Order: sequence, then C-alpha cells, then structure tokens
Amino acid sequence: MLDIKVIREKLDWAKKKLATRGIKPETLDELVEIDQKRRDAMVKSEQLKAKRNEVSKQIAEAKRNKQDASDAISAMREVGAEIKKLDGEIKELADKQNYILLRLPNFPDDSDPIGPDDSYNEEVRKWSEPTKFAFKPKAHWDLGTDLDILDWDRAAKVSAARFVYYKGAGALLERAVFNFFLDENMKAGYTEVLPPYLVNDASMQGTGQFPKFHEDVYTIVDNDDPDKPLDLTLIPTAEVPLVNYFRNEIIHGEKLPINVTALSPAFRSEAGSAGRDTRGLIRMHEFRKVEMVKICKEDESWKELDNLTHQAESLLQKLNLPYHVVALSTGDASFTSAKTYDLEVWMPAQDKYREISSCSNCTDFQARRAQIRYRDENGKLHLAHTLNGSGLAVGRTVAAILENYQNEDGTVTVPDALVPYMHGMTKITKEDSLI
RNA sequence: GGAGAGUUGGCAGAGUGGUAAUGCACCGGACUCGAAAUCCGGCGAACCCAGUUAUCCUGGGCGCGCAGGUUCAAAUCCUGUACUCUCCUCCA
Repeated sequence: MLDIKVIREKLDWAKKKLATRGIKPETLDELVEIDQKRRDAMVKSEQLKAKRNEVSKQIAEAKRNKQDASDAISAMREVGAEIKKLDGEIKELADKQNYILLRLPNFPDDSDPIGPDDSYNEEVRKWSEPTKFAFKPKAHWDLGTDLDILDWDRAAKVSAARFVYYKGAGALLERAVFNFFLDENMKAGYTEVLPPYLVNDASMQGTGQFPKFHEDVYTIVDNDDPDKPLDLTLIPTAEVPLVNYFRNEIIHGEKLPINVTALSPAFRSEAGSAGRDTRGLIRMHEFRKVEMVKICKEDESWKELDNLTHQAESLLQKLNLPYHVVALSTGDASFTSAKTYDLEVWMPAQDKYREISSCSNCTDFQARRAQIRYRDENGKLHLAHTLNGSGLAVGRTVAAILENYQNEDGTVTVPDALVPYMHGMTKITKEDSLI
C-alpha cells in the first residue's frame, strides 16, 4: 500500500509515476479529494469529541458531588448524535479511500524501464551462451514422457489438466533439485522454514495478492455450504506465509536483515492464461518452488536486492544452465514491486529464454499493508522493507535440465552438482516402467 | 465436536460504568574517585489530525485481541468474532 501522505504532498509526481503502471491520473485526484473530505470531517468530529470529554468530566464531578447534571447530559445527547453522524461519514470516506489505495500498485523505481508490457523489459546481463545441439532437441514434455519420468495423462485423469506425476528418476530429480536449492540457500545464510500452505485473507492482503488477484488463487469453501468461502486460501507462493510471519510485529533492528527460504507447493488457478503453455512443466496449477524472502532496514533494500538476485543466479550457474537477467518494465513488474529482475533460463526446444525466478524489492509497500516495523538504535519505529525472489522455481528447473542436458539418444545427463543428490546417478535413461 | 477460563505498555499485573494503578525494565538527575545500592524526577500503551514545520514542539483525538451495539460517558454492560490455555471427545 502506498503512503497517502506522499500522494497528498507530491501529487503530480505520484501521478507521473503511476501513469507508467497504467493508473489514470484522475484516480489520484479522486483519492486526494476523498482524503481531504475525510480529514475535514475528522477535524469537526475531533473538536466535538474534545468538548464531550470536557463536559463528561464536569458531569462526573457533579455526580460525585451529588449535584444535578441533567442540562449538561441533554446537551451532550445532541453532541453525541452529531459525532455519530460525522463518524459514519468518516468511516464511509475511509472505506472509499482504502478501496482505491489497496488497488494501487507500488511506485516504480526511477531505474525501471518505462513501458506498458514485457516488450519494454531490458536485458541487464547474460551468463553463458544458449546450448547448441548437433541434433534437433526434444521438448522436455516429450523427453519426460519418453523416459517415463513424467506422466501427464494419469495426472489429467486423477486431477485435471496442468497437473503432473513425476515418477522414478523424475521424482528423484525434482527432489534433488529442491534439496540442492535449500542447501545452497542455507549455506548463503538463509534460514530454512516450512510454512503453512493455507493462509487467511489478512495475510493475502498483507503481501498484496488480495483484493486485486482473487481470481488467480484457490480458496477453500465450507463443505456444508459451498457458497461460503472459508478464511483460507492455498498459497500461490511461499512469499505469503514467509512475509506475513512478521505481520503486525516490531522487529529489533539488530536482527535485520532477516533471510529466510522455504520449499512449498504453489497453487495458481491460471485464470486468463488458457491456451498458453498448455504442454509441459512451465505453467501448472500446482508446482514446487523454493522461495527466498528478506526483511531489511529501509536504507538497505537496494543492496539486498542485488544480494538476492545474485543468490538466485548462483543456483543456475552451479547447474550450468544458460540464463540472462532482465529488468522488468514498469508495466510488467508485479503489483507490489518497485523493481524486479527476472532470471530467464534458456529453453532449447522453445529456442528462447523462460522466466525461472523473479526477484523483487517491494520497498515499504508490503510492510505498510502488513504493518511490519523495526526499531532502530535510537528506539524509533520504521516500516521495514521486504524483498522476495524464487530460488528457484523447481518444475521449471527440471524442465530446463531435461532440455539443456539431453543427449541424441534421448537420455539426459545429470548436472554434476546434482549427482550426489541423485545418489550417484549420472544419466537418466529409459528403464522398464516400474509402475 | 463439547465445556470452561483468559487476551490490558518491552515484561509482569490491578482495574464491574466517571475517562488506564502499581512493580520491573528504560531515560535523566543526586550521592560516589567510579560503579552498585539508595533517593528524586521523568518517560512509556500506536497511531491519526490540526497548527508550525523535513527529524522538534504545542494542542486535540484515538487507544485495554478484533468488529459492532447500549450510554451524556465503556477496559468495564450487551452481541458477534479471532486467538491462547485447561478438561472431555475424536484422530495421524
């Protein structure tokens, strides 16, 4: 959530900033107008309340002295009614203000490329070169099916489209990848956490998924009354439970920065992406992801964004997967982010780079929604800054390994870094199906 | 699933309708060569608004898990709700 004071005091600047994210300037005009009305009403209400408090003291005094106070009481009855009316107006205005405020995205950083969509993203660096093959590389979904390590048909039967079974060496590979990621993140100073996978609405609002992105997630309903949603939603990312861990808390400044990492499934309805990436591991309703979250002081988040991005990059480097880093344009970056670097891994069969991690500095945007604060060495309170990044998306990593490490005979070489995690297996070959 | 108890500053803890005690902690001062102890004073519930203004200050409002209600007035009474603890029941 943005700071209404900033919008109020730097209205033209705010309009310009948010215009690059598709927000109409009139929306902000409406917002400050509501804010002005609300504050005007507050001044009136507070003056009356001051009067009421004063007279109430006199009434109490009179009662103690067993004197009659019926005149004062009846006068206050009117004041009370007026206060009630004003407070009703204030609440209405505050609700309106919040409705708008909760739907405004974070201010983009000055360094963000300006543009409405991903075609304005800018490559900031590239690591290694796209893998070359002397033969036509197979898509990972064909490799997976041919090796009998991925089963889409059974998953569609048992669940639905966009679900998958990993089997045998495939299941082992997935497990190797996330264990490798967790170990590497731990070595880099991140504390491992196993969070809950169902969270309440306040948490979803705290990290910015709600109210805007309701249709992208799966919410649990009461079985006895399916029209009634329970206050529980399947997490679309571990970012939600990791950041909300600190919701409504004041953190000791010495504890910052806090670095946490978690493996979790991520559940996404993928509403609106019908027809896109219908095959393969790229776009699933359920996938595993290792997430990294940082909570830091307000003047340290830009340095921490670099640390976070480099940690995610180091994972790809250790797996020897070619990738590049892209700075997202103002129109493509996520709702909560001031700046986002996407890591895109090379996918040979598609002949292009695909997102495998998204590292964002959310500045104080989530902290203001979730009221995450810290106390500095002088005892003063500040909103913390929050950052999140994938480290990394597990299914997409498996897809990238299958495609980049495939051999002409249809087998897949195991990346050196994963061999210990694969119990010494160096190559995935088709075997007689065990199930 | 059933019954009961609870939720008040950083911590402990009083307050059953008249506007949040007290203790510990913290800050300042005195005493002391210095420290501890002691004494004196202060701060502190979190934020919002106004005036003034970048951080200060002054005034006001709000504030006792959360949301409503009753009342001139609510930590206190009423309703709903979340969470914690105890017991019963069930269960991996």
